[in-house]
Amino acid sequence: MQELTDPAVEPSPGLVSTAIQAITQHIRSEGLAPGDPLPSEAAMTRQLNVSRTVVREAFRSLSAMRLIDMSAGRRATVAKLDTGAMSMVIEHGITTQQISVQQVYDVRRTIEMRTVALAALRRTDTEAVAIAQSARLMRENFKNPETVMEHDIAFHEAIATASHNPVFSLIVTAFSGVTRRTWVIGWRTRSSDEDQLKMIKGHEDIADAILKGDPRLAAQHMAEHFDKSVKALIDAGIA
Amino acid sequence: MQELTDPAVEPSPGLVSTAIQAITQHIRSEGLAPGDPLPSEAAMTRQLNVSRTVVREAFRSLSAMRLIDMSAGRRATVAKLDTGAMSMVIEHGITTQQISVQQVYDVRRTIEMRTVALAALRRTDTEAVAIAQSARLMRENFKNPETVMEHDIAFHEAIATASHNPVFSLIVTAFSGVTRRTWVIGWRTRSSDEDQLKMIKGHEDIADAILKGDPRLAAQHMAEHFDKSVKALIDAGIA
DNA sequence: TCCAGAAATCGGCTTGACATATATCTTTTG
DNA sequence: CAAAAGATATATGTCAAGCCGATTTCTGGA
Repeated sequence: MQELTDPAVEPSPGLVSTAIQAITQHIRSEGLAPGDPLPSEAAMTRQLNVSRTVVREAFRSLSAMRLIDMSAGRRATVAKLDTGAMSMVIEHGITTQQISVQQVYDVRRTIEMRTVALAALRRTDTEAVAIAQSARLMRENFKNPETVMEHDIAFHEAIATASHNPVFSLIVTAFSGVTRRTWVIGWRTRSSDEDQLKMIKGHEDIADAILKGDPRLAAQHMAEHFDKSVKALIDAGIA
Repeated sequence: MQELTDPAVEPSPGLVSTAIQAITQHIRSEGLAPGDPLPSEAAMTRQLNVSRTVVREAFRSLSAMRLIDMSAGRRATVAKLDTGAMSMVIEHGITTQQISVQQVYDVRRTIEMRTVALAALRRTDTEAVAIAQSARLMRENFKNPETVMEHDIAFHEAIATASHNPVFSLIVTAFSGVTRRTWVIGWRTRSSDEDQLKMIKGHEDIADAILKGDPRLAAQHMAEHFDKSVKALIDAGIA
């Protein structure tokens, strides 16, 4: 008999999973930081005593989750925190109808009422300007929905950044994909220019509150903004 | 020349990425639901006109993110919503020191103040019982930290479930891994039995508020619980 | 000393083959 | 005729060897 690997007590989780664990374990035990290089595929192949195919699938999987960066000729490196995987999970939940757009909005509202309050307390001047600028660009381009949307998304992500908690940024950004798919629908329900400008005004109010450093006011405006957005989606018949 | 796929205007994001997109696109366009089978690797190989290796790496990647389920002999199937990928992202952020435990706790606090309020409003009787039971099991096993911890985690996940918003469940569960790594530290700072029982009492208060259907009270108890937990971690010197 | 070119390394992708798990069809049998 | 048993096709899991192009490293010469 030749069971060098394990006693095969249980149905083995597969060589690839093992390899993935070995790699993440390596990052942990070596205390690697973003940018640090990982062992080459060949090295891993020797260490784990499996084929390069298996090692490659493991690296690929981690790359797909954006935990590592890969590129031809170079060794893989530890990646900076990225939304990649989270967005895909959320998107998957939406497209397979396991979660609804409204449920996402409820989570966003919960989180962004916090990020906006933190932003009001912690924002640097530069960040405050960036937030205000996104709001301004929304107004300036309000005849071009696509552009307004992108600045809207940037606005919310800028607030998350100003909260100085990357976990919030991660989650907010992960939801951006969903926003891109539903935003226009909400915009269309605000039929008149007046309604649309009112919505943009809401963003400016938020930006002002952050600039003033008033967390309560900021959170209040954010809450109103979300309530109106959700109402717009419901009016549009988004289940 | 034979550029059937694309004009290759830009440096190509790699065949695997393309394959991943093709698969997710397939799920979307066919409106597949969890459990539905995907095309076989061979079929995908033909459709995309690439080697099986490439297709396999794509499937593997999606499997690692738990967007699909794979097993030998069977075709891959669309997966139910799962925390897999999110947990790995969070863990990665922690181990590479891109996010701190405190930052995670701030996010948890934000989210769980909402889940607990929603749970108080929407919980079924069965869910209320499950939550109370977890709290009870914490008390009954309070001499065994490991067991207390597992029931503590189950407690918070049960509340998320009772919120009836799977996105909240997803996020809360994704944080469980981090909790498992730091929980004991917090527990140790509550040196006396009295302190430890007081912490358990906090959980029972939350469970009671949910049972009574009082969202305000539930949220208040949850806030206190988190404030104490964070304080315990800070006392223990967790940066 | 510095730099250009050769050589080694590394990931991207392909082909082919074999093992094993599962599903499907076919035949045999009660 | 129906159910069980066996054969066959299909599917994934893993390995092996190799070629290409990108990148790094080594090395020898100006």
